[in-house]
Amino acid sequence: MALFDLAWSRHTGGQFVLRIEDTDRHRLVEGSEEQIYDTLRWLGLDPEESPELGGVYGPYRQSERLDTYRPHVEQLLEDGHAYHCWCSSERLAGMRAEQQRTKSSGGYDRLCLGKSAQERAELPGFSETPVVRMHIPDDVSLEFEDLIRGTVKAPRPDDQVILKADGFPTYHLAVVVDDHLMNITTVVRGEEWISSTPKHVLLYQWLGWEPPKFAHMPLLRNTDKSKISKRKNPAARLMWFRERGYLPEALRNFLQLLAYPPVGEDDSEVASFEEFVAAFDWQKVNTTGPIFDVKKLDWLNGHYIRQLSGTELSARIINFAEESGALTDPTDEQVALVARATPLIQERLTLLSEALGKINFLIRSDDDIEIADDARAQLNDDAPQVLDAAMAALAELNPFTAEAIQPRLRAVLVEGLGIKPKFAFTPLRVGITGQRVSPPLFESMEILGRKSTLLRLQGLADSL
RNA sequence: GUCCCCAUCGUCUAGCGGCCUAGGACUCCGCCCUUUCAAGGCGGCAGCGCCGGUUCGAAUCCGGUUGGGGAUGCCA
Repeated sequence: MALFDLAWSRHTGGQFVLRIEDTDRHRLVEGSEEQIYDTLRWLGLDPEESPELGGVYGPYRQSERLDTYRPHVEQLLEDGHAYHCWCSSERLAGMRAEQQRTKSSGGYDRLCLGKSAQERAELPGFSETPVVRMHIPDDVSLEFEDLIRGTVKAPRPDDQVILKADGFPTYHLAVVVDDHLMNITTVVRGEEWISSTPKHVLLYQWLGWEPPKFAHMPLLRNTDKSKISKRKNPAARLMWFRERGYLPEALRNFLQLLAYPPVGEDDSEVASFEEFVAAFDWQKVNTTGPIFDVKKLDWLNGHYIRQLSGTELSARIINFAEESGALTDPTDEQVALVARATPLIQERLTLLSEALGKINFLIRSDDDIEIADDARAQLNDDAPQVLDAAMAALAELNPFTAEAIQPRLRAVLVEGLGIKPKFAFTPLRVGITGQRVSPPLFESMEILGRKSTLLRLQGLADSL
């Protein structure tokens, strides 16, 4: 949502405002506000105004704006557009259960409408502290214009509560008051709000304000097609992707693709945020709720990793390793090693989190190389012979570089011993890395150096 | 239940009446390249939910139906 908000505000030269809608004190979660800031910052979607940054329309936390809402509630009450309701939650629950049972259409039954506290107190299901409800007129307009969908119909609203018993406004009142006071021109929100929009339009009317434009985005869905939830899908917490080793630019591109057709060169699906902003048009936003396909994100992530410069990628690998705790306080040698090894693994990476595992054999000490079972199983009977010949050739090779190692080993093993390359190099790979698959062999040897290379080859030869 | 939204390959989509025997991307499967694995190149499998109508002509327009989603809270 924020992505499209920002794209639109950039496209039109507007401001991107972040407001925290924390009007439900029962659902307050420690740290969730921080998580929002962290996520936006990570994705590079920085707001112009927010609770952190402040701004001329502050405060930007609804819990700090209680005094702002009160006079408007008073006005609605005075104008007869709203009324007090003393119904207890027990009574309301019972009423709904009854409606459910008789399959009659829902909505508050207006028991309190037109009654004073004293009159209402005589009836059952009375609660001391009243709430304030909207008095929805019979001729309420059920249509509105949506930037994405055009003319949209919505269900007939209930007598919605706008001020709760604890003095907090509900979302419906708060969003209207704040959007007006903060000069919001465009409301971008999820499809789930379509059915509430008539209430909001009504409030604008009653308060004598010009309503903003609305854009209702499709809802992201779980693999089972239900509305995305943190319960069912860890990916609903965007920082999960950071923890998994995804690049923010890849996730941004992916998110964009979920709700918007390709905008890149030749309609490429890989497109920068700038390209997205330049092409932005509400009418092109998709109306169907997409399902997260992580496979495509993986591909995008690999693509973005390959586009990074070597130094940039190794910096990100180090950074990720530190954040994930895989590497604490890396030494200069470790950093240098990662930098040298990065080109070997760059095009083999899907996630940043895979990097250290792929070059682990370079980091470990020579006597700490364990030969994996499936790697050992690859070895042929001629492995000892191959290892001996390779060690002899490498012992006196100068310089000890990949460019020199490759032709030398080729000459000795492939041409000299007459062994096919595939089988000639396997024992070396197993000895050097302990693995069946690895980054390029000769470059690895170069990084490792002659001493370690020979030590490891000898180690494998001894174990045969 | 009621109301609202939506409907093209497994997934993300292009398509806005003839250019569509439906195009692209991801996945998957072959082949090429190759010291393994990747990356890259080439090729392949796979889709307009269904029924009516409008029209010379429908993936595209209309109606219905089915399916999915959302709302129906002193949640947002």
